[in-house]
Amino acid sequence: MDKTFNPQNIEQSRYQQWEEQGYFKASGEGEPYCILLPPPNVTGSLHMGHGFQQTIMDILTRYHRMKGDNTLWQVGTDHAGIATQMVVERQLNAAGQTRHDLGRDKFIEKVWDWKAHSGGTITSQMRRLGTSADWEREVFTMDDNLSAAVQEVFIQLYDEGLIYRGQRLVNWDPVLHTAVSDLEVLNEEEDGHMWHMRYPLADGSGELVVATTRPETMLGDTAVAINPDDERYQHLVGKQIKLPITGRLINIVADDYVDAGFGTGCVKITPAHDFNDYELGKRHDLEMINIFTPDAKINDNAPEQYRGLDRYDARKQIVADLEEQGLLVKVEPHKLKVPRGDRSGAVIEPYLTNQWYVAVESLAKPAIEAVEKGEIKFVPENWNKTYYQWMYNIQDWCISRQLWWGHRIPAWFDDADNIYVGTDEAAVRAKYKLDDSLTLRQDEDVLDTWFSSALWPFATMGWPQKTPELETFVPSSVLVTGFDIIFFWVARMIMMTQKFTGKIPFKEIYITGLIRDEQGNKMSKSKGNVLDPIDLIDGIDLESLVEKRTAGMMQPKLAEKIAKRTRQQFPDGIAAYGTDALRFTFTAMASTSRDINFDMGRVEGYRNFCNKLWNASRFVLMNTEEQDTGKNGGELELSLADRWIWARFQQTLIAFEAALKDYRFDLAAQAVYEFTWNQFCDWYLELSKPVLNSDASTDAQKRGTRHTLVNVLESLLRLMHPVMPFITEEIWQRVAPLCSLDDTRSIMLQPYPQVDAGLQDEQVVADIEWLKQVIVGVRNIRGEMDIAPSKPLSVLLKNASSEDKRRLQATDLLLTKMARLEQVTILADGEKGPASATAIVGEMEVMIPMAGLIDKEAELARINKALEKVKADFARTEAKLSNETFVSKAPEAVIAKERAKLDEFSTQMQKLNEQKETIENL
RNA sequence: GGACGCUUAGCUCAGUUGGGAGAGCAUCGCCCUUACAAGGCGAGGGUCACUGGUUCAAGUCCAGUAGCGUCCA
Repeated sequence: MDKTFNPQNIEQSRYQQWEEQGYFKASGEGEPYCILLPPPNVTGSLHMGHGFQQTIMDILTRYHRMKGDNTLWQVGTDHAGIATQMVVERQLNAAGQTRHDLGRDKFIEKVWDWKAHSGGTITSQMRRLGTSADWEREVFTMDDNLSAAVQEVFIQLYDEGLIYRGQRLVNWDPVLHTAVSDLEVLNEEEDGHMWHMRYPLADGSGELVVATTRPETMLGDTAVAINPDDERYQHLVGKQIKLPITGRLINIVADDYVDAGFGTGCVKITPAHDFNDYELGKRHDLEMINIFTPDAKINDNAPEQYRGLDRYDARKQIVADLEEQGLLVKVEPHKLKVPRGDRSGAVIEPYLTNQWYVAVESLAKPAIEAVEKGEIKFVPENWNKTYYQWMYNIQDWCISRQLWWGHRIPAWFDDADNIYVGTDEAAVRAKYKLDDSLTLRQDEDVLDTWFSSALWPFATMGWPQKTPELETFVPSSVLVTGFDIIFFWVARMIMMTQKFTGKIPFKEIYITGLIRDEQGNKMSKSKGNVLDPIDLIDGIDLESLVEKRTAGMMQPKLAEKIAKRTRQQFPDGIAAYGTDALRFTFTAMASTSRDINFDMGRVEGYRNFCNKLWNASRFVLMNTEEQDTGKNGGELELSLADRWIWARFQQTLIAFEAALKDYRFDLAAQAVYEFTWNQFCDWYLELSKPVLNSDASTDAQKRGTRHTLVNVLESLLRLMHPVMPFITEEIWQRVAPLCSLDDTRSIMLQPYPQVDAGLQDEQVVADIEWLKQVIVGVRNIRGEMDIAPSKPLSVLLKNASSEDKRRLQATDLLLTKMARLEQVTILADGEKGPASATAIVGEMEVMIPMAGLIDKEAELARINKALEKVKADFARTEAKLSNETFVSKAPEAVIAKERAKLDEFSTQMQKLNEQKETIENL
C-alpha cells in the first residue's frame, strides 16, 4: 500500500466494476426500500447541492442494501423545457440561425441531437460521486413511456374537469415569449423610482395625485382607487378622472386593497398589467386594456406616438410628456421588488393570455391530509408548516408554456376554437365523433416541465401499466431534497401520485440545508464563489479555477474582482481531496440547520481522516498479512484491549445506526470519526503493539490480537462503507482474505455489521478507561515538566485500592509500554513516598518522584492551577447541596450525583494540598 | 405586513426528556517514537446575542428586545 492515501488511483475503476457487475440493482428480496432521485436538468452539471443530497441518498441506499433490503435508487433526468431550449437556441444563434429558421420539427431534432451528445454530463458526474443508483432503470422525462403517462394524466384530468383553459393574467417572459409559473419568478429588491403624477378630475373640480413605479402602464389604466376609509378622498368616489395623454374617462373606486399610508393614497389601476390591479379590476368589473405586445412593446391599444416603443423607452417618453404638460409632481428614488424570470433574467410582465390550468383545490385536500395524518413526515418536522402555508393558499397551476421543447399539449381546436382532448388526432375524432371534414389543429404549446416531474414517483415505475415495480416501490421510502422545491415539486408529486395511484409517493421527506460559501453567501456565478464538487475531488490549479469562474462574464470589472478574490482564497488552487473526503464532509455537515456554510478546512480535515484510516489499515495489514489471524481456527486469547475495542465498536455501531435512523448524518459521521481516530488509532493500535511485539506473548494471544485487529477493521469498513465507498472497498479487498468470509467480491455485497450483545462489556471499558487515565496522567506530567517522551520513568502508586491493583495487574505490560515506564511500585498503606509530581486517578495517586527530574516551582504552579479548578468545582457543588430547596425538591439521583461529586472534589483538594505542602517543604 | 429560522471558542458547527459547556479547523509548546508530519503528545481559548420570567436548577422551556437570514404577500 502507498504511504499516503491516493484517491485518484482507485475511484473510477472501482466504480466501473460495481456498475458492470450490476451491484446497483435491487435484489428483489427483502423489505422494499426505494429512493427517487430528484431528476436533475439534463442540461445541468453537478453542483454542490447535488453533491450534498446525492451523498445522503447514496448513504441511505448503500446502508439499506447492506441491511438486506430490496433497495432501489431510481435515477433519471428532466428535460428542463426552457433551459434546454435556451441552450440549443444559443448554439443556433451562434451559427447565425434562429429556431424559427429551422421550424419546430427540425429544431426538436436538434435538441435530441444535443441531448445525445451532451446530455450525459450530469449523470457521469454523479458516477464520480460514487452514487449507487440503478442506471439500467435510468429514465428521461421525454422518454416514450413517460410521455405516454403525461398524456394519460392530462387527458384524464381534462375529462374530469380538473384541467381547463382560461384567459388570465400570467407571468409573461417577454424574452422567452412564454408564460412561467409564480415559482419561476424571482422577486428581488432593486433601485427604482416612484413617479407622482397628476390625474385631473373629469369635471375640472380638481385633481388627484397618484404614485407609481411604472408610469408607462398609465396607458392601460381603467380606474383610480382609494381606501374607503380615507377621509381625504372619500367624497370623490364615483367621480371620474380624465386620464392624461389618452383622454380616456376612468372611474374613481374605493377598495380596501389600497393602503392609505402608502404613496399618496391614490392608486392607478391597470388590471391588464398588475396582479393586484387585476383582482381589484375583477371586483369592480373594470375594463382590461392590454397595452403590450408579447415583446413588451407598446401595442395598438395605445396612442399612435407610443406604438412600437419598448416598455422602458415608452416610460421615458411618457414621463417627458407628462412633465411637459405639467402633470409630473415629483420623482423619488424608491426600492421595489422587481420580478425577473429565473431563466432569462428578463423583467416579467403580467400579461393577459390564454393558458391551460390545473384546478388544484380538490387535489390539494388529500395531499394536506396525508401530512396532517402523519402518513408523510417531514424531517425536520418543522417544514410541514411551510408546506401547509403553501397548500392552504394554493392557486391554480398554469401548466402551458409557449415553447417547442416539451410534452406537447394533447388538445386540438376546430376553427371555432372548440377544444378536443385525446392522445392523437384520430383518437380525438373517434372520442368526440367528429366529422372527417372538420379541420383540427393541435395546440402549439407544451406542458410545464414540472407537470411531468410531478408524475415521477409512479411514471418511473411503469404507470399506466400495472407493473410489479409500481406495486413494490410506491410509496418510496424517503425523498431527499431541498426546501426550495417543496412547492415546485414535492407538493405536486403528492397530489398527482395520490390522484393516480391512490397511494402516497413517499413516507418521509428529508429536507436538506442549502450549501453556501464559507461566509454564508449563496453560491452563484455572479458572486464568483461557486465550488464545483468535481474540482474538490480531482483538484484544480489556480489559473484554471480563475478561468472557470470568470468565463463568460459580461462585466470585466466583476470578473477582475472575482479573479482577485479567487487568487486570494486559493493561492495554490484546490487540492485533490477525493470523493470519499468530499462525501464525508457533506455527511458531517448534514445537521438540522437550513443553511450550511461550506468550509474548505473541513474537507481537508476529512481528507486527513481518510489518510488516517488508510495508514491504520497499513499497520493492520503489516501485522496480519501472511500471519496467523485465526481465520482457519486455532486458539484465540483476547486481551483486555481486544475486548475493549470490540465493546467500543458495538457502542459506535449503535450510535451510528441510531443517528442514521434520525437522519442525523452529522452525528453519524462524528461517531465514526471519533471511534476511528480517537479510539481505534490512538489507543487500540498502540495497545496492540505490546502484545504483537513481546516475546512473552503466547501464540494464542498474538493470534487473538491479530484476529481482533483485522476483524474490527473489517467490521469498521463495512460500518463506514455507505459514507465512504471507495476507500473502504479498496482496503476491504486487502483485509477480507484475512477474515473468514465466503464472499469477497465486494464490500457492497456484504451484510451490514450487527450489534453483538456478547461483545458489550462495561467492565472492560471501565478498565481501559482507567488505564488511559493513568497513561494520560503520566504524559501530562512529562509534557508540563518538559521530560522527554523517550525517557523511561519510575512511577509510584499511592492509595491504590484492590480494584486499582487488579487493573494494574491486568494492564501492567500495556501501561509500561504506553507510558514508557521502567518501574511501577505500589506504596504500602500509609506510606508517603518521596516528593513527586502527581496525577490523580480516582482515589489513587500516580507519582513521579521529583529527584533530578522535576522543577519545584513548575510543579507548584501545576498543582496550584489544578487546585484552583477543583476549588471552584467544589464551591459550586457545595453551594448547590447547601441549598435546602435543592435538597428537598431535586430528584434523589441528582442529589446523589452531586454528593458523589462533592466527595470526589474534596478528595482531590485534599490530595493536592498534601502534595503542595510536601513540595513546598522541599 | 405575514410565516419561519439563526445568534455557543478566532473560524465552521454539535449540544437529544432542563441536572458538571463540546468537536473539527486555526493558535501555542514539545517530538522526524519502525501505520500515518495529511502525523504524535500536551496546552491555552467561551457573560452560550441581550433583558425578564418559570424552576431547587436554564445554552436547553416561556415572553420580550436587538442583529442577521429565508420564504410568502
